[in-house]
Amino acid sequence: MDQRDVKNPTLVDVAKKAGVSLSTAARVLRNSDYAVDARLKEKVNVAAKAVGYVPNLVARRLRGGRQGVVGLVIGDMLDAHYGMIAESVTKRAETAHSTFAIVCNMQRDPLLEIKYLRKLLEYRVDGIIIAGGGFDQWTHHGELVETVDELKRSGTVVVSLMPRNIQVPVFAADSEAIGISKAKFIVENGHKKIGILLGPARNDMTKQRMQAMTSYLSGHMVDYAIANIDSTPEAGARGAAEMLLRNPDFTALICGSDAIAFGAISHLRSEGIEIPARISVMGLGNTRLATLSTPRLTTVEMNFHHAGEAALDFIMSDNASSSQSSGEVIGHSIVVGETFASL
Amino acid sequence: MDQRDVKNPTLVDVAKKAGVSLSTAARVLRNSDYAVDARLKEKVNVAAKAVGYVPNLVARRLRGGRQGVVGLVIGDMLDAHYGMIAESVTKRAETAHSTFAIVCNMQRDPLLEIKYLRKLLEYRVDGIIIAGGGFDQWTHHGELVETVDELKRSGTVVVSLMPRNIQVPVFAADSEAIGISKAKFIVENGHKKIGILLGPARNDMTKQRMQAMTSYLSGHMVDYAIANIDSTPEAGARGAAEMLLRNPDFTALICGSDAIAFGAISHLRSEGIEIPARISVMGLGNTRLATLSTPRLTTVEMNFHHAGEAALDFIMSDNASSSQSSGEVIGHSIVVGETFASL
DNA sequence: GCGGATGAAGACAACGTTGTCTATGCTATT
DNA sequence: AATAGCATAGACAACGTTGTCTTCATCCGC
Repeated sequence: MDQRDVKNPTLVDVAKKAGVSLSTAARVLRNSDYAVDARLKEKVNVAAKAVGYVPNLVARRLRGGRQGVVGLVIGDMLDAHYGMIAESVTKRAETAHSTFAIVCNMQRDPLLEIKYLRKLLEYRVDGIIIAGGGFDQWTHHGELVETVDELKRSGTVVVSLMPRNIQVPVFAADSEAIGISKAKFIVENGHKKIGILLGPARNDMTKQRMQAMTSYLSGHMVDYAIANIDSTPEAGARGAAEMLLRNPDFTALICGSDAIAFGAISHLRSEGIEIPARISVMGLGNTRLATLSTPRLTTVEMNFHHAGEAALDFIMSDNASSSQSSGEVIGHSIVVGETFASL
Repeated sequence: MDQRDVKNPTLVDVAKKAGVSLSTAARVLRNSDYAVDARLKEKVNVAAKAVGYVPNLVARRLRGGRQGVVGLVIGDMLDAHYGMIAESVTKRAETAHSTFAIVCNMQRDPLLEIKYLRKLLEYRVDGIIIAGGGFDQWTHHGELVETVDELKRSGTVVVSLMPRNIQVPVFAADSEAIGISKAKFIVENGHKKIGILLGPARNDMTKQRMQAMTSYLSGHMVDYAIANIDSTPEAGARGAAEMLLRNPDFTALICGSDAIAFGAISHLRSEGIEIPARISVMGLGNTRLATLSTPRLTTVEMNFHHAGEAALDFIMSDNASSSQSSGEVIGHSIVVGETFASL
């Protein structure tokens, strides 16, 4: 009877087939630097192929040590912003670290976020990238902090892609700096009366951007009206409509996300308003929506790809758990599209 | 000294703290239906909380049996089509099966798809949902078949969300039926001369839809011109431009995906062509792009959500590995938007 | 030719859990 | 009152791997 008949061949089966000990087979197939006689090595390799041996990562992981599984918690898989993050992290995991990323979609629900974190703890992942900011309700922030502490205590490396008032390294752009960059851009282009459509005010990043932006604008005699809305195209369209009523002669609309800007542009165009001739529009994030918009959206590149990669690289670095790193400030830059005009 | 100091407390620590045997602690914390004295139960629960016990899913998984981890291989995370699938599967995994889904992004690369499948095999996941169709190059189909066979042999339940000439249950819409539905819709609305922009011809589903559609159209005296392009908005825009040159008087543009349709609409509108007054446009998939398009796209709902859920439910069903099921044909329906007019 | 040094292969415990088997104490039955 | 029967708790092997320890043989120098 052929050994091939074994359902899920293990090292023991390989060793038996090759006529060597378990240890020897293990050493060969693990590519350990341990010295093994070339003849035996060959025999083991042949036997492994013959029985169809596939290493069991679960057993390896139980045995101990880093085994290359990280968790990624994202806010909303269908939001281009988080999609980019998920893409960059999973890609980097595969190409640079031959690692798996378990993607958890928290569906904009803070409670689900905590549930996923606990599950990832049970799963003993090597590290976790939290990219669930933007939907904080602050109703469960205490629980979140507690869960993160528990994770850190157990030796899991936790990082965040947004500043969220949790004690972990953060890989994110500087919200204040972005606020100022946008405000400067507005002033430099001569706009004096603008509308601002931001995401929910409960979000820390939004608040920081808003404060930096408005204080700069005030200092440069720019009139502005602000509305806080959901960060979706639909809300953006409604927001633009209301802004037109409330503040009819603004010349630029500054949006807190590309999604909002996209919706706003759709609405403005359907009202026959020319962009950017009559109203300039600016987004944030340089997501896929910026490219999909016609005309192409003027927006701010936030380097989500770089942030995701940097976060993963940090987790995978050998000294991550002992490191006192506070993360990295990710740079941003204005992407000039076709939706912004000088006055 | 408090037991709390233990880094990663195990059942042994809990048992020690509670003054019971390992087995008893295990039985309590696993919620086994095994009878345990209420007093001991209480003691164990208290001890578990005191030491901060968290079950180790890796050990559980090694021990054997289904443990709730499935793999999902998707074609392109940033494509709305696959995004919907990823969303529905991860959501269903969490809500209905308290399961993890490892999302693998094959980045439109057939070789990477195989690499991921092998890695999922090493990981001994309970099941795998392959949603990587659409990018088949056929250059590596043999390897794919071999890998899938290996997976099945090892006891992994494999299903596909697209028909791909691999011997696994398929949960997908009937491509021929969709082709006919679309063709019928065109005929019923009185169009006589149309343009067709489909995805890459190497794709089986595309081919089936195309054949069914064209044969129906021919049978109803409808003139058509076909182009096969990439399934992206950018390609859709270029495709529409070429179609205008090649076939200037068509009255409807039938697209093989919402992405193509979105790009086509953008281009047509920027050329000053009124939609649907001058040209009607139809997409496929009813993805987020259909909603984002202005005017709202007329398209075909393919129930990706239902397909993903059905596939996952199948994997999680107890008899999945022994079942001879061939999957499920997912229904489709035309979604009437604002981009299609009757002549 | 013998002792020590070197190199390669085998034995074995451990990772944390679970199911089975065994041991024990208790109740119920004749 | 003795034993069968039952309920409950503990002991233990197993899952597949890896690192360490041990064993064994070979080779070299004296």
